[in-house]
Amino acid sequence: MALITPRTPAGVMELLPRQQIAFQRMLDTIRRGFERYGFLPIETPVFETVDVLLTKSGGETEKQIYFVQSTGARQQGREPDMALRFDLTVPLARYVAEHERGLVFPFRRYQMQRVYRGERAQKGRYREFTQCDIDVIGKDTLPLLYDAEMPAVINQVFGDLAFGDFTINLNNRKLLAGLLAGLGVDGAEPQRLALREIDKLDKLDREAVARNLVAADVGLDVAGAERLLGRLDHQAGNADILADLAALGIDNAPFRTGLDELGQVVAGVAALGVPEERLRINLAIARGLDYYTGTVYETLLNANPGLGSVCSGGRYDDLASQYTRSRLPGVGLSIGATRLFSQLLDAGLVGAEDRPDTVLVTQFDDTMTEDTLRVAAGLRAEGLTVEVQFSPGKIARQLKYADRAGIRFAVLRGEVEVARSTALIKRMDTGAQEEVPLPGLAARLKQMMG
RNA sequence: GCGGCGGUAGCUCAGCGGUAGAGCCCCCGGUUGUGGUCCGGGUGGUCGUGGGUUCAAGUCCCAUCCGUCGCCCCA
Repeated sequence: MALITPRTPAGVMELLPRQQIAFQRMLDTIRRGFERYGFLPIETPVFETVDVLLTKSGGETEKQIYFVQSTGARQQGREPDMALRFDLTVPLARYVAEHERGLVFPFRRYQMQRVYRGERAQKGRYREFTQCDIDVIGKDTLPLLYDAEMPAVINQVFGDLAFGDFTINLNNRKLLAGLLAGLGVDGAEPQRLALREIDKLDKLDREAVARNLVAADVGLDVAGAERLLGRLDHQAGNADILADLAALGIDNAPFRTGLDELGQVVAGVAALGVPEERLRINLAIARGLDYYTGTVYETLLNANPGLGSVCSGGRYDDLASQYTRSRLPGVGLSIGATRLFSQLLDAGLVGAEDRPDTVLVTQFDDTMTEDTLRVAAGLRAEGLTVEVQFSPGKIARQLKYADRAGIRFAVLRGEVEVARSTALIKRMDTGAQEEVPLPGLAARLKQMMG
């Protein structure tokens, strides 16, 4: 019989069990962080109706959407009326609009689910991936202090994740628009083009970016481009940046409002106890954060800036204007868990996890079956996680199983131990063994597990 | 959607006209109740697919599919 080559479609992350444990541990940590700030869980379906899903997207996004269709509809040649979600924000908007009367505002929700993008898979670019989102949605208004709370959550979560030190980059789109306008880049489209070039500051040197800016025809000459980049690529402390901006003499409404907002957010973040060095005003970030209207965030791991932003977010004026006439401003952020994890895996910062709280009860031979089961049941009754390998006569094989399965404790009990009413505990990491009385077995194991 | 590079064992790859290889992984063994090291043995490939050139094709040519990286866009 011809075999079909077993392989996953491109652009998905599939893990071995011990890596999956590490991934789940990461998700658990994120979830705990979200919950500590009072965010409530919701889940939405993997697919939405096409009319809901396509409201926000232009033709560009539509190409990246997977459509879902029943066999019957397909056979009848009908157009698909459902599609897989490509982010969690559009489903959130639909959810809030649909359940508006049942929700308490400001509505604080977290959502950790998979999303789908029909684009060409690349390293770190998945077609199926898990996003971990939090958002706060206000009714009519949402105070600016919520914008300051987001970095505090990032600080909590990435502190708990312990992937090394990190920096939360902060900017404000109003301020940026006002600044660009004040320095000669006026209008939405020129600004969008300019931002695309500015975003490459981390890849290209400043002169190259300046050349590209001039070439992009956004209204800048060489001197103007360099002056602009000098402003954006500001390396000073937050207070100095704010002071410098205020002293620029630019006087348009977006600039004034944005600067004021940015100052308030910086002060709020500090008051929430986020260490000063973790928050950095970075006027050059904004790309990919197009639908945000005020505060924007991007988080980088200091030791691995090449990973790019591991957590992005921002403020938007009106979440669900396509679905309801209520005005629902919000602020949120998103952790791309799949990309983050796969990159940490590549960087060797995470890997196969042991199962330090699992015990393997070995079976010496087939005369010991009942005894083995009793010991295992006794340990489970004490709250321990217990596995049994039914392979009589092959202790070596059972220990090898434990070793490879990441199990750190084995219990051995043969004739000698039965006669003495004891059992052996073997630590798989050191190989050390100790004999303990059977009644104290569970207690001793718990003690060894710490 | 556009461009670069590449498809040989589960994985990483060598072989570049003359009978398919290595390392790792996996399985078994190295007698009595002990894993990770070591030693020995073993499983596993129509060399992506289809044509063509040749006495002879993983090896050269063409097409095609798939993968991968970059562009676009984005987590």
